[in-house]
Amino acid sequence: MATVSALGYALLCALHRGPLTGYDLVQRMAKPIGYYWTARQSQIYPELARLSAAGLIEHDAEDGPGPRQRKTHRLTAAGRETLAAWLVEPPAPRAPRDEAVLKTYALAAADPDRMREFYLAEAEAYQRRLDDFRAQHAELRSRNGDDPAHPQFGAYATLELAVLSTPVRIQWCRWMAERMAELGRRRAR
Amino acid sequence: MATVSALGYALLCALHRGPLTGYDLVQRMAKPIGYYWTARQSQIYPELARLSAAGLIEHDAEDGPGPRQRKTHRLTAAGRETLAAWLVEPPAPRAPRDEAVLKTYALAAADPDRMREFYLAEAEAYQRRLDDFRAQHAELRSRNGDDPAHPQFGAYATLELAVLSTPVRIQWCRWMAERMAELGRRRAR
DNA sequence: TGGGACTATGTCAAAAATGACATAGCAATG
DNA sequence: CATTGCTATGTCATTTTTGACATAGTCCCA
Repeated sequence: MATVSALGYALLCALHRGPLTGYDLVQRMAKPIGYYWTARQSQIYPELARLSAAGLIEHDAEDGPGPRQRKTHRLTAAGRETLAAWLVEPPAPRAPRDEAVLKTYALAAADPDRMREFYLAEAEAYQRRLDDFRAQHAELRSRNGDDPAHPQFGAYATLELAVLSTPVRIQWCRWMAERMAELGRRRAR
Repeated sequence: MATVSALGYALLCALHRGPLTGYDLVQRMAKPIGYYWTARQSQIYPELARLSAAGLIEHDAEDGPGPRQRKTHRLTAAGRETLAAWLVEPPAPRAPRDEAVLKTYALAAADPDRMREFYLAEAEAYQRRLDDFRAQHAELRSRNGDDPAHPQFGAYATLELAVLSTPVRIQWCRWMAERMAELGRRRAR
């Protein structure tokens, strides 16, 4: 049994609803799946070759725009089984690398007024993302994506989490901005 | 100006409140800072050497337990300045790699009953982490860490976010488990 | 008709991260 | 008195990820 990397599983996940080209996968790793798992094309193409060698995906080819052939990849029966087995396994606890929180830990080393601006900018950035999430969430719901039996329910559920958790983050950023303002006023006296 | 990696800044952050040995940093990257930034010792020791070469940290040495000297690292004035300048800069948007959410995207490829167990296990794991967060949060508050002027306020603020956002995650996991149960019942009919 | 964006596939070097190995004193536990 | 765990520092090979380069057809807009 060939061992599959996390990236490999991410590609199998992306392919679970139907065939896609490498280019399609690059797009998905940027936008919908990219919210919780990303990869560059320089990772994706070699990984597709590995999955293919392991017999988990297959493709057919036709003439494409560039000098190479356009390949449409799909899961094999083995790929679908491997994916299904992995899905139900408890995830290995991963490191959540959050730069804004890291900066918060050391915030005493920076100027409170500058940090206040930092948190306000963060809040705005998350607000824009939230608007995006809400739009997609509503769009999917209008097409019955909120039905657990609907093939898009998985995508809907990831947006549900985004729509629930992003406001908490915004709230925290605003709270931080308030604390920094308070500290600035106290320092000024 | 030597460019500093994200890991380098993480170490500068960890050192902002006072000198630490490499071993101390390894511990911090596992427990308090590790909740939002992690690194293994095999990364930390070489990075300390780089920061030292760049003049951002310095150390004094005494005889230690093993065959090598024990070194206590602290920020230099240049290190403190570099850190302060970095803190107020808006973070480069990072990929949040969340395996459980990735699995959710492809959940249609798995058995609903097994997925229900998956989300219940996730909820429990997050509940345990929340208990831990709440204990540390309360502990810091009891020592005035909730005062923005207190040197520990940065650490307190990171826990504040954890205490706010983890319940949302647990709620979502339970909601997912419910959806999976519903789907299982429907499939059974 | 020229320039830019989009489709599409890949390679390469470099940097970052992981997991395992290596060394050694000191303290506690059984 | 042997084993285990903790302090403490480092190396090494391998894997993963990043960022840049390379190629080429089509479509759209000015």
